[in-house]
Amino acid sequence: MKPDVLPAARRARRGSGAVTLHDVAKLAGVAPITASRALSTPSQVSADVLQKVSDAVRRTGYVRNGLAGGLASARSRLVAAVVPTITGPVFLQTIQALTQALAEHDYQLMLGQSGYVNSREDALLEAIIGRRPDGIVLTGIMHSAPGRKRLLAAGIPLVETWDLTPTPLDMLVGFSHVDVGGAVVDYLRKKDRRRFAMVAGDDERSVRRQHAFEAAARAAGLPEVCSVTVPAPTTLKSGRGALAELLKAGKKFDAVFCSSDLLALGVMIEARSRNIAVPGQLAIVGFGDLDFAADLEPSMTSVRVDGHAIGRQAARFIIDRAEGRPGGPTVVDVGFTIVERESA
Amino acid sequence: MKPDVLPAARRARRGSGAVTLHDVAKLAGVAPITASRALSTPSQVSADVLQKVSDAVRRTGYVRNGLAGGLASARSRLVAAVVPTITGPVFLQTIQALTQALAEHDYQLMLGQSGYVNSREDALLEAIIGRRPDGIVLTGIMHSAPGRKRLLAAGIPLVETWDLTPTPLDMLVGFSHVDVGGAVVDYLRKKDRRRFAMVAGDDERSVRRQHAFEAAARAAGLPEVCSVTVPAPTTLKSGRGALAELLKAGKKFDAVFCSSDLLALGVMIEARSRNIAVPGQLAIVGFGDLDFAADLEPSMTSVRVDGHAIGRQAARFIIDRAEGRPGGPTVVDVGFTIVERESA
DNA sequence: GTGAAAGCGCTAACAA
DNA sequence: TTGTTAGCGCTTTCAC
Repeated sequence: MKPDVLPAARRARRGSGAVTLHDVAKLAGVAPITASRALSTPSQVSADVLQKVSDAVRRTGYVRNGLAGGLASARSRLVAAVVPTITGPVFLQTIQALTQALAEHDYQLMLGQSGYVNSREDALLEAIIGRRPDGIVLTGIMHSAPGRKRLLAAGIPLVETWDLTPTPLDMLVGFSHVDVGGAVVDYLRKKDRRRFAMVAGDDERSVRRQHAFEAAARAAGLPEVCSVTVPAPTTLKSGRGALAELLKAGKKFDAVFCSSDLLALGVMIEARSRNIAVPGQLAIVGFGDLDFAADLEPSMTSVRVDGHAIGRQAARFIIDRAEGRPGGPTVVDVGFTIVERESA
Repeated sequence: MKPDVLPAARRARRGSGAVTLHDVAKLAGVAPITASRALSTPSQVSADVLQKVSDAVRRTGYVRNGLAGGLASARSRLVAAVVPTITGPVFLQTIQALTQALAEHDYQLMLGQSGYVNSREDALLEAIIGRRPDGIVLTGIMHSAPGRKRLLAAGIPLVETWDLTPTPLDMLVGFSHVDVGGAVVDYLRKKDRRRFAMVAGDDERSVRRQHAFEAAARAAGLPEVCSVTVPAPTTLKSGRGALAELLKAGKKFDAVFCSSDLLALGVMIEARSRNIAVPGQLAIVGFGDLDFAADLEPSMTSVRVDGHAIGRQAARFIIDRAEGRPGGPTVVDVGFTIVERESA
């Protein structure tokens, strides 16, 4: 009469105590895999089984463990998004559209902040890759060689956004910042402006717009653009400061292109406080077309980029890839438009 | 001479093909569990082993699979945050501080958008709970009975934020919107204003501030507050519209309290376009103290809430709980301050 | 300090 | 349509 000590009984239970699919299956009187199918591919299961499993789920309050499911299927249904910082209105629409589009397909978003400096980039990438997301969305382009290598090695579908490059790592949805610079020059020339200034944040894409703007002005035979660079993220305050600085330096100009609407608003306010008429003496063009731009006085001319469209397209790219749908194009240029209003 | 078909060879490999901890361990010449310890609790391992494992990691480019780790340890190192929508500047600082504070402790943030209507709430909660996060941060209070029940049942550490309630589900970090209403009334009275208007978004917390503002004015024996409600999320445009509406209705008032800085800016702009002097004829108080408030002309008086502090405290709450640290207080009131500027 | 064994909760693969 | 089996890659428990 030996004590009946089974291995299973000797060992403390490790589990979280939560209801598992096994519990549901047992209650429904089916095999676990059948319960699994009832939940994830109901079409593969008889109406009877579906009913029993649904009941069991309801009665137990079962919620599927996504970690376990992701591990078993090698599909986490997680998508990572990397932004420089979530504060700063530029990428918000993209994040919001992305989150929403993903949620509609039962994917969730993980948020990572890289900061405008690239110090923590490596740690961030490691953290992200470690989650085995089904896709990564970068706001911007991955430039650093180690970063590129790491992402490539991970083999995770990747979407770079808000920019174009001839050498995308994988998928790409954005627009040309160089074209923006050129288009704004054209626009201002049509408005009979000739002496340009630019106030730009020091982040990469702003700088690119700035250089393109300067180059296009030069190419058009206009006077050299007076530029002021301010630190990213840009603020209304730095816009005010930038205009003050330009004026103090004795620069002459009849139009300013700002790398963000916040900067442009700052310039506008500073101009008013100095009794510089907008657009009479000074035309102002912003970038981003934040929703306040239309309702300022004067209303603000701005470059509009459809951030929602970028987010939706990025989601589509990743979901298509994850669902194994054959790839159409992997680069989308969403373009931009200059929204003409009173300020220019 | 039977063909040497081992079970392992009969079956296609399921794995992702990525380097696993087993590969690292083999290369380092130790058992998998030892490699695991070298990575997660290096202090429990000899210097020699540590070295060998580190080398192996470097050579293979190994990245730990967080899904597997989370499943085995029942700790996902994921934290979910729920916001009504990420567009809308109010919660950004909180999200940003939260993300950052979590990242410093090797936790990642999952973002969920509930929308300002509560329709998808249940689906969202299910999706979140399914990830088995180590904590959930709600911007706002969970009111719906099914939601409360579900969260409670999940047993996941929960932080409600940006509000106070006598009946928190778990932890709480916020401030009193009722007190805000009262404080603004006091402030305006000290500025010798007597006839108040309010422009408020129709989200719950704004409404609460509004009612408190109205009640405090009444309690002080002042004339009835004229209120306009606008749909959330609030915009500059609806601020302009609200002032126009108040004036059109022939209301008389010498001060407006707005439930967001964007609304307040709209009111300010509309006032200027009608040649109403601010603060001369009309004092304006905003809410949120967004970073543009200080640099407007006139600069804007606003109620400041330390969104970063809320995010940091929420992170601390959750990490402490996850690391099993004994609980200090579970409710923190971060308060608010009225930042006096020119507009009031 | 190190290791063997046994799962965590789920789903892919195969078989019926 | 349903079930059996064998993992996914890691960490827990227990033993040395």
